[in-house]
Amino acid sequence: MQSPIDETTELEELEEFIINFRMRRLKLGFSQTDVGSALGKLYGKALSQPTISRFEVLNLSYYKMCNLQSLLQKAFLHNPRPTSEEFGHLAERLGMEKKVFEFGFTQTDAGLAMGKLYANDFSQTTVSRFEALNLSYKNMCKLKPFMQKWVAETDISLNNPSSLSNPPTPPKPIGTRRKKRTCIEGALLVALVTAFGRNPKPTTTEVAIIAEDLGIGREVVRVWFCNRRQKEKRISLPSTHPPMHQPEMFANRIDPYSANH
DNA sequence: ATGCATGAGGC
DNA sequence: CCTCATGCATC
Repeated sequence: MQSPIDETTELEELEEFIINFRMRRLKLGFSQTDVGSALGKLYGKALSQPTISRFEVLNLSYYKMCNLQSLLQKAFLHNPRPTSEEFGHLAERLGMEKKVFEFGFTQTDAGLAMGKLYANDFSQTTVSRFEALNLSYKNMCKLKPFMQKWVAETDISLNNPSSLSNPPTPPKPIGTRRKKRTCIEGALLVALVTAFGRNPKPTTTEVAIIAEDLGIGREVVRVWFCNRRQKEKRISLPSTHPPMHQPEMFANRIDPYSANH
């Protein structure tokens, strides 16, 4: 029902774009939340995100990293999110002071940029899933234009700081309270997974039976199956590993550990 | 980064 | 009720 060939080609394109997207985000020192916010006003959604901590690590040195060529790029691809300690090692190897990295793009700089962010839009969740290709193909194709727009805008603002538009205050449409998240683990989870294996699309009646057997709400079971089915449709990436493509320019890794064997 | 939840749209 | 896009909350 799908067009494997076209889709494969397009997917490669998409992956390439996403890698560049991610690099840019990191280079600018923006967190996923920042991007989500900056993308905003298109939908005018509200969001809040506890990802600020990540922000520090990210912005503290990529700016400099990007100014240092291949060696750093290799390092970047090998490990896009080094810890402060790893930065120390890297700086050492390059004969540089760690603080040179740290202050290439300061929190102040980044904070300044952040202060000019537009209204909110996509959440950190969405940006994260987008970068990890952890969404349906269709969904990512839809999101791509927005991400692209962000890339274009940050491109301009890099050379012209004052061009960043200002910010209509983001509305906070608090409304109905959300149900407390149910925790499904252990035997319960096993039981559901097993049931799912037997039949991924249980009828209302079957759901009721499962719910009763497990002693949990029917709605919880129903939603669990829905989410599970949806999960199966995501593309997802073996993200614990390096990027999928290995342009020859980045073919040589600098990982000291892997060189030994 | 990801699990459970919500809501829109479709049948 | 389902699928889908999304995100709050939490790991």
